[in-house]
Order: sequence, then structure tokens, then C-alpha cells
Amino acid sequence: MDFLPLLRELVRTYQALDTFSGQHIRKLGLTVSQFDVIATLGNTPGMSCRDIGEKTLMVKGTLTGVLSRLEKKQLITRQENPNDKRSVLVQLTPAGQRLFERIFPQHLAYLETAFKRLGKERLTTLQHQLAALRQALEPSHNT
Amino acid sequence: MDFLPLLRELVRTYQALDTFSGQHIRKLGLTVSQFDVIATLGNTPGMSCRDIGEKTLMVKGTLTGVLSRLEKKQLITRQENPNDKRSVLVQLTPAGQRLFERIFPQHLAYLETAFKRLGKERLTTLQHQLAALRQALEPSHNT
DNA sequence: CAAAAATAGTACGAACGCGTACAATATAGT
DNA sequence: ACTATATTGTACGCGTTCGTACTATTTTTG
Repeated sequence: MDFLPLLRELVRTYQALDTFSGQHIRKLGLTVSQFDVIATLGNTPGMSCRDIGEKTLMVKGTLTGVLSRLEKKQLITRQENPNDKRSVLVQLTPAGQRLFERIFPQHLAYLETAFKRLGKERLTTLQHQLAALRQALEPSHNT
Repeated sequence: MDFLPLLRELVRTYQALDTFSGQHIRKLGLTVSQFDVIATLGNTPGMSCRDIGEKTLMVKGTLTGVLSRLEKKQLITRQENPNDKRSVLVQLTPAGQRLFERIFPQHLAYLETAFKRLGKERLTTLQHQLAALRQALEPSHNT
């Protein structure tokens, strides 16, 4: 049971990130998930739900709801994709694009205030160590 | 923006842990949150909501709902605390205790299959590095 | 002691998050 | 071509998560 402290620390750190990020984003009028979608779609010609889910790490069922709320806010549009009628082309509206341009750099700068305290070196190390842990937890590794 | 890959990896690893743990727990008939509460209360004389929240990293509002569902399943009881009438004493029922004894060691062993792949050394290192990141993200550090 | 501030839980609404089931379409296998 | 299978997205239900407001008690303070 040597791993329990690490397990707890992982949860706490994740929560700390979510709180830190979320407090700022909520002031800008979005949720973290909504921000992630806006940030993903910014400066692109649009993407399918599948692609957005891959980038934002949301499962498709979750994404449907988030997109609907963004659509209601008139920040994105959903159009049919002529090449594949199963899929949907999601794009920022002009208002969505303006919002993106306003808040994305601002939020990145905000995040940087925290991360710059850790050297660039440590960021990479930590990232790799997390990846190793993740792989140990992933099903492909459990065959 | 050097930190974005780390940020993404943190989320992915957290999700991987949740999925890995959750798949097993759901088979045992509980959610991860419910399991956390059961595991926390096991082998104790009972605790207040405040203490449970501290151990499980749940905020009190979340805990209320989780406890109510466990109460409905007759796995815990809520009793008045005579010393402080604001607080509540939460305890496992006999059924809850039996469930704890049955699934807690089992789930620990399950988790260990993943964590044992990383040396004990790496567990500690990772834990400390996560703690450093968390502290950079916490409000006390932003004064 | 009396008023003010802190603490313990609950209530409630909004949004996730995930698993499952489903309909529509596309792709493979034969 | 035709059927079996895979993929895309939505619908839905359950449980969580969080913020805010609220009640009931301590505890602190003037």
C-alpha cells in the first residue's frame, strides 16, 4: 500500500489545477469544459465531435451537452458534413472567435503565473513520470 | 506555453486512475466516491462529515448526497453527536462493515497490480513532484 | 452577557462525466 | 451487390461536483 500517498496526491493536484483554472474561467463567463472547446476550435476551420473529444479528453456523451450549451450561447455552430453525413462540423461563430481571441491568451498567461514557478526541466520530468504511471493504469498494459 | 503537455498529461493520468479504479469498483456495486467513504469509515468508531470530507477530498456539499445514497443502501448510519449538535456521527452499519471487509483488501490488491510496475522509488519521487506543482497552484501560494 | 463571527451540515440548481442504448451512415468481407 | 460490422453523434439516466444560500449551533469578542 505504498502507493496510497501518491494516489491521494494525484487527486489533490488534479483538483488544485481544476480549481485554479476554473476560478479564472468562471469569471470570464464559461465553464472549464466550455473553455476547452472554445480553445480547441480557435484558429481552426472547424472540427468533428470526434476530434474535439480527442483534444479535450471528453467522451462523446459529455461533449454533446457541452456543445449544446455553447450553441445556445451562440458561440459555436453545428453543420452537416457533406463528406460524411454521420459527422458534424463544429465551428466558432464570429462571437465565439472574438471570445476566443479575448480570453485564450489571457487564461494562458494566468496559468503561466503558476507554472513558471517550476523550472522547464521539472515540467518535462513530471510529465514523463505521469505518462509512465498512466501507462501502468491503462488497459492495454493489463493484457 | 511549455506547460500545456504536462497539464494534459495530468488530466489523462487522473482519468486513467479513475477509470482503472472505477471499473473494478463498479463491479462490486459501488461508485468510486461511495467506495472512498466506506474505505474511510472502515475500522473506525465513526467520523463527522467534516473528517470524512478531509480524508476523501470531497467538499461537504458533495458528501451530503453520497452519504444519503449510502444510507439508503443501509451501509451507513447518521447519528446526532451529543457533544456538538451541529455535527453528525457517521458510522458503518454491520452490513457496511462486512462489505468493507470483503472489498477493501480486494480493491487494494487490484490497484497494486498497476502500481507495482513502478518502483517504490518512483512512487515517492512522483508524489513529491506532484506536491510541488500543487503548491504552485494553491491560493496560499498566490498571495 | 450579547452581538458578531466561525463552523457543521443540508438544500438546491447547473453542468459534468460516464455507461448504455440507439439511429444513421460508412466501410469491409464475402 | 449485400450483409455484417464499425463509426458518428445523440438521448437518457444516475451519480457526482461545485458554488451559493440557508439553518442551526458553537465560539469568539467587545
